[in-house]
Amino acid sequence: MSTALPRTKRMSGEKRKQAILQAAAPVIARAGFQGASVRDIAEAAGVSEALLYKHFPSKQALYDEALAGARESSQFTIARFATLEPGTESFVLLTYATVDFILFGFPGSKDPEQGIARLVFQSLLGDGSHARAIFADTAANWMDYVLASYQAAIDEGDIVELPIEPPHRFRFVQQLAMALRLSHLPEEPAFAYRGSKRKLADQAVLFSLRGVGLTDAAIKTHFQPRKLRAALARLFSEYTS
Amino acid sequence: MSTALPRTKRMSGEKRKQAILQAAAPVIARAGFQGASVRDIAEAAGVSEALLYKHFPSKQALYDEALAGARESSQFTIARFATLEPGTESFVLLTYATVDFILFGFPGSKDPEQGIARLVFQSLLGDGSHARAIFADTAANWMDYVLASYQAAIDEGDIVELPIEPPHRFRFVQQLAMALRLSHLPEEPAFAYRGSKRKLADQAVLFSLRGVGLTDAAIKTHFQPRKLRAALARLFSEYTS
DNA sequence: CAGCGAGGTGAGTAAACGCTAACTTACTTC
DNA sequence: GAAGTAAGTTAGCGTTTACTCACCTCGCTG
Repeated sequence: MSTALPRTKRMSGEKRKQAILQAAAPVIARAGFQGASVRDIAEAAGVSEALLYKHFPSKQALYDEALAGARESSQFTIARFATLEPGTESFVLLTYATVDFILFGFPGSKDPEQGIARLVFQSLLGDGSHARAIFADTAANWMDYVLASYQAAIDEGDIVELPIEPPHRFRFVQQLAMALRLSHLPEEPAFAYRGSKRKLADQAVLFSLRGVGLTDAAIKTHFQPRKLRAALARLFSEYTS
Repeated sequence: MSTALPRTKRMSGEKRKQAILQAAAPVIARAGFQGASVRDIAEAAGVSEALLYKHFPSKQALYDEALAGARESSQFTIARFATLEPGTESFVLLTYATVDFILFGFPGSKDPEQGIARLVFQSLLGDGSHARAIFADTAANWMDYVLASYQAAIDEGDIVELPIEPPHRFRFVQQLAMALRLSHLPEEPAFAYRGSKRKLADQAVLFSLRGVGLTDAAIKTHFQPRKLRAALARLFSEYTS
């Protein structure tokens, strides 16, 4: 079940703090802030409750730091896309990656059971501050690449004119993927459907590409799931070991 | 803030039970199962904890019943659409209504602060059983109408061929709307954007219509938000008093 | 009008909660 | 090797939690 760490030897302050945070995140992700007791977290981290309070003034502070830490873990991924030259092809790939990463996890993420997603949704049921921060982060990181390749796709004549603000287009893609992720959080998905989750994701990408304004001709040429997956695998080959 | 009912006079068993359930729902919706204490719920219902336990064997049972009750509240709405004759026009209206109702609440729903949405999302962070039940309910109610009008739209030549299973198409619309709703649960939305929420919803409908496969010509003819809102208002005029 | 059952409550229970004081242990420093 | 300190624990604080029990109070009906 949960990784209840055995009591380990002495550790320097900062190292211990990080170890606690890393152990706390999945516990909180699973049970929520209210559901995860300090005892649970301490046990998962393999330390006493008292030590935990040496590092964090309160449970709330621990929670905040754990979420802030989780936030940083999906930042570096996007840099990989900088190597692509903007165009319809890269735009489709970016769209595919958006859905893929949200639904199946970011490449190289050591997030064991994709607790970050749970934390985001829990935040949205609360004051939403952490979710807002994460959204802002990813927007800041992705938007440049996406808008660039989107503009390139327009220049190639592959985008239909629609009265949708460009940023909204990609937000809708992201939001759809998030909802699908949320619907798959329980062991049994929230809605029953035929076929694999992979196939569902592919169809969601297709839905998104058309929703975003791609012409049917461009979709026909560029939307080839197998090739797109291969391209992604190539881009992130170092993580797939 | 919360409606803390005053202790009322004697009441018959079943009536009291319903009153408790009705008072419990928003409290649980706001704070979650773990966050809402039995004391809180009892106070909100204007009764003692002991009486509460006369009606429900445990907190969990109360929770389950409260959610099961909330489930029934959005059933009748759809019957209104039976009066429309299938076609591209009614298909667009149904799509618009899906997004509108999820984002702004069902017409005639007395759900004060749209607690049902919160309950659904909370369920998804748990075992998802309640969310699954609600999804199954709405699917059973809506799918017939939607598929009928969708087929009519195909017959009118307004739908582009896409390798997306028809049920998925409408699920994606629903899922997108749900994600937007979730992102708007906190006071401040999870992502910042220009313009009103209404405008965002309209653009989401447009995105959805294209994603679902509607031809650009059909979109141009049928997607007129003002007219669609008027049509909805007409259909549900009895609730808008 | 006695009695009785259903509606309703105050005062608890044991366990779990967040948190802390007081202590021990291990490592560094000169 | 004594002193100093950071790392770590034990035991328990006061409170809240879900839940229970003994009791009260009506409105009814034989």
